[in-house]
Amino acid sequence: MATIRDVAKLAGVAPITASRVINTSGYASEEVRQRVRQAVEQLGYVPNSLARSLRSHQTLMLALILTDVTNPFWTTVARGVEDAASQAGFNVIFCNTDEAQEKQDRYLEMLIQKRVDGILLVPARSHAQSIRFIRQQNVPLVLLDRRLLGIDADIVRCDSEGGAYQLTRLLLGRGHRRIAILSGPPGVSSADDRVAGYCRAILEAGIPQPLIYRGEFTISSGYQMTCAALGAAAGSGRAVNAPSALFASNNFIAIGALKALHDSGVAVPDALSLAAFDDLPAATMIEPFLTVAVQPAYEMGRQATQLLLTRLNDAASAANTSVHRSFQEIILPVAIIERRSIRPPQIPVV
Amino acid sequence: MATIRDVAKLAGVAPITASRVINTSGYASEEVRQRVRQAVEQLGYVPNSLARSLRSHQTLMLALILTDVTNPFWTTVARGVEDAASQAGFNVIFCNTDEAQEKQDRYLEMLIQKRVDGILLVPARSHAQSIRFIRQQNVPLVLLDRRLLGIDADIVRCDSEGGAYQLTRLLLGRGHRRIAILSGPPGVSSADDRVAGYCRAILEAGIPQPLIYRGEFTISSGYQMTCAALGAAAGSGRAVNAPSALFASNNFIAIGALKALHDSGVAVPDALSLAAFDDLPAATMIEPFLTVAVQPAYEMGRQATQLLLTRLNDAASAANTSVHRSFQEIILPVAIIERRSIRPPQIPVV
DNA sequence: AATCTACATGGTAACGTTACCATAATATCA
DNA sequence: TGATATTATGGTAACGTTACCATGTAGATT
Repeated sequence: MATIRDVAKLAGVAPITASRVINTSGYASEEVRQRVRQAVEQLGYVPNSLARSLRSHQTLMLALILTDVTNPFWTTVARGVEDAASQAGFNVIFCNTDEAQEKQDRYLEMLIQKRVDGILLVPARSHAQSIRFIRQQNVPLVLLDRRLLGIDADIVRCDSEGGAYQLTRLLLGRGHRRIAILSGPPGVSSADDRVAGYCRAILEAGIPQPLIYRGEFTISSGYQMTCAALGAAAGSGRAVNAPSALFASNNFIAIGALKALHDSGVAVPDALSLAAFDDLPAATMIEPFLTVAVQPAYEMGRQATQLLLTRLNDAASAANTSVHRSFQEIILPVAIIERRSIRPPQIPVV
Repeated sequence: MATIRDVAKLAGVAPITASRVINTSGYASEEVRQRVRQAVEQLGYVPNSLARSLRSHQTLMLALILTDVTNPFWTTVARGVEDAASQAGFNVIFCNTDEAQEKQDRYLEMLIQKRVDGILLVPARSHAQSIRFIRQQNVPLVLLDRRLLGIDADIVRCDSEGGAYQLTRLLLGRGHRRIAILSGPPGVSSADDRVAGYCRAILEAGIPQPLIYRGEFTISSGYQMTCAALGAAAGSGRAVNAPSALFASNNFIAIGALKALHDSGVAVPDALSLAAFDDLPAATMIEPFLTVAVQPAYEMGRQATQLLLTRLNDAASAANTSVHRSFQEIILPVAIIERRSIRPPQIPVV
């Protein structure tokens, strides 16, 4: 494989001059430019970014660590990240943790070995250790979607609490009193915030007993929680105890809920209302009908990346001065899209 | 950031000795081992893989270039790749071309700059230039899913022709005579092969006129082709010309077809039968009912990776001898899963 | 005529690691 | 007892690039 030395020799210049032409940095006469370019062409020279990065102390690579690439919400976030990054000349490495702490830590180790310039992290669990590791290695970090208890850091997230509050209010407004929330894992701030928003609305409405189910942000968990919600009522022997509305706290949980309701012969929205956080994948629904709270996923990715990039610049310019800058928290609004999955509750048939 | 020199100094050994401990290569006394490990711990040392790779001429990185990460078929392939790779100590970089030649070439350039050890490529179009580029750079390559005209290369793919033949036979066996295939882009071998298999079955059955629609492997294209197939019949003014069955040649086309049929009020399978290549994402269907030809996606990814890894070994061991090894073509079988989307055709109401 | 600036090119060293070779002590063997 | 492995450690150079500094020319400015 040809090196820049070969190129330089063939063009009859010094390596550093070839470098200047290739990177369009510094001066070079038009004549030299052409000779170098021709040599590059002729030898099929491709710069070695390992050597480049080793010398220049930057890799032009960012990492996005998220929990589930399968989920279109994250796919959209990723697109926002990629667009913003590539616009600034950065590449992005995507890593998938499946919500597993251990996978996350393996990836972090790998990424730091590769000396990525910055990390965007959707933390798998509230495990502060990983963040300390990144801090220790002096790699700029921006959190996405989830706060971490006791950790101050730059973060871009959505107003989960507010969105959940609004969505619950919507259900309450249609007359529902027995609303069950099917939520994500405790300790994940976005899950906790949605439960909090739900509870606020429920308590404000003077309903004494919230109905909270906690599981994972997955289809199967959504299925199980729905069965549990339906079954709890059956167990008590009185259908009047069944929730008249479900609040799925993410899109996958909503899909699981739909499956469970279908399997149980419960029609939406005729027999039961359903609302969800996050829109469903276009592929999922033959026809969208679910009333949802939508997060600006693309924008989340974009803004997080921009924040990270400014941090990189900060770090580069103020390499000597170790002024402790305050962290930034960007909270994006959530929009409610009303469709046709909510109706006033049926008068229960006892 | 600490270097191996710092570690060595703190442990009171030479850098090379520290290196040996860290990589568990070569000899080192237990006592030295401990001292080095402690120094690593104390300094928070993380090896610099840029320097490592620059020196050792291997990055332990593979690249998987595919056309649509959004499609669960490819997600599954990717998982197969990742599992096989990580088992051998390799990392995988995933790149998404969206079927765009230009994006593919940009990624290839980037990957070769990063000196990935090998490339798994789902070629976006039959553009031989890209492959020549990779060859010229001496990077081992395995194609996935799609042959390229006039290019000899290692490849792992499925028996698209045979699978399409079987699926078409299945439709024929139920009495269908007017079967339309909704296919992918011409020039993409898997698309062409499926059309070929379909044609073979159609012609064998003595049907003079195949009904072929060609588009993209996307939901919207599936939607459009379905409208065209239904509309062609409408245009001719005779419903008897409408196909009684559709053959969607991948999962996304099938989803588009389902949407279009739903929007047109055509019930599946009561009014029209539908069969598809690739299973639909679990998320898509509340309840799976589509009869499909399933490719062993995970296995494809796994085997392609293993083939690539053996090529790496070959290249490493026979660095001097330039014996031209013959290329390998691995063709995996396709399985038919019968569900409930096919019925004998209705007697057409004229 | 002296000074300055923009342009053009090159030399040397360094980034952090490991390949390769060398040395030496101890253990094993015939 | 000498020869041969095995174990343990280190020195030097090189991987391919660019940062940093130096040099020189030509034209512009005083």
